[in-house]
Amino acid sequence: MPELPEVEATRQSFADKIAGSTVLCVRTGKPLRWPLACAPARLVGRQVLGVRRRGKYLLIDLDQGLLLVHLGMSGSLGFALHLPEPGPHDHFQIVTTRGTLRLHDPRRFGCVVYAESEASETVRKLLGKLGVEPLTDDFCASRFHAGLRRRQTAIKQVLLAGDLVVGVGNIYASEALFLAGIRPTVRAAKLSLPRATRLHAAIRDVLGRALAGGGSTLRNFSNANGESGHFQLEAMVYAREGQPCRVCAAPIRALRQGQRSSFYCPQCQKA
DNA sequence: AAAAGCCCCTGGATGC
DNA sequence: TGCATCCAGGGGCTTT
Repeated sequence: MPELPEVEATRQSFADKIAGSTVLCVRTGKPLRWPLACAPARLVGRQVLGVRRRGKYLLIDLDQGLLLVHLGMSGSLGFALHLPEPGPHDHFQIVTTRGTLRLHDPRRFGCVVYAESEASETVRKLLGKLGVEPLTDDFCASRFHAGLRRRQTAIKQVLLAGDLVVGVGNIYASEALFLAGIRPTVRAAKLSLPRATRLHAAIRDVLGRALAGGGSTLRNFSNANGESGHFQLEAMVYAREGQPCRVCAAPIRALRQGQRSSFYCPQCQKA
């Protein structure tokens, strides 16, 4: 599940396999976060050109239109030549000439939305305010710092908001802030250029390593082939309240920010 | 424009 | 064992 590394690992696990296929039939389950926005039958016969990612959205390009897929909190995709009978939490699937793609999402915070084109209102609404991709060269430290200086709220919240930089979810936000030695409550605007630069590097480091590990999250995750990440990335602070810091042994602390939990080491992240 | 809250939904863990 | 409560990796929308 889904921060950027998991979404990207999911994309990589089925993009090449589904590309070039033709949609044979579509099945929908319970309603997801947003309606599909077209009659499922209209997708039949369309060709799948490829799969891209923007932030935590997957974009499945069709020869006419595209599907925006978001995994929400509990979603995962499966892709195989044959999948077992759909279960009660399988809420969308397309059978193609190369295999079946299925969204499994118990909490149904995820979505599959059809858009006529990338210029459509739907795409603009969902992707229009997304920030820069952290693993590309567009993510540069000085521009990151400049963006932070305009924000008066806590740095952790700015990372999660996704309008400055995308893909950093609740786990990796805490982890990146730890690596950078920055307390999650610090006002974004107060970060110096050197500290913002450290954070910039920490974000790339933690996301990059997680992706290299196959979307190794700290909990359960499996890509569209049902393979789990390597779990090579162990959390330094996330969900470790009261446990000793792996660097200095001070007890890790937890707090709530914007209805989400944050974790930090009071010793390694003094400010 | 930016920030803060609210809410969507189900399942698993915990506590009584 | 049964039931209530709390918590969960996201993010769009509304209100301030």
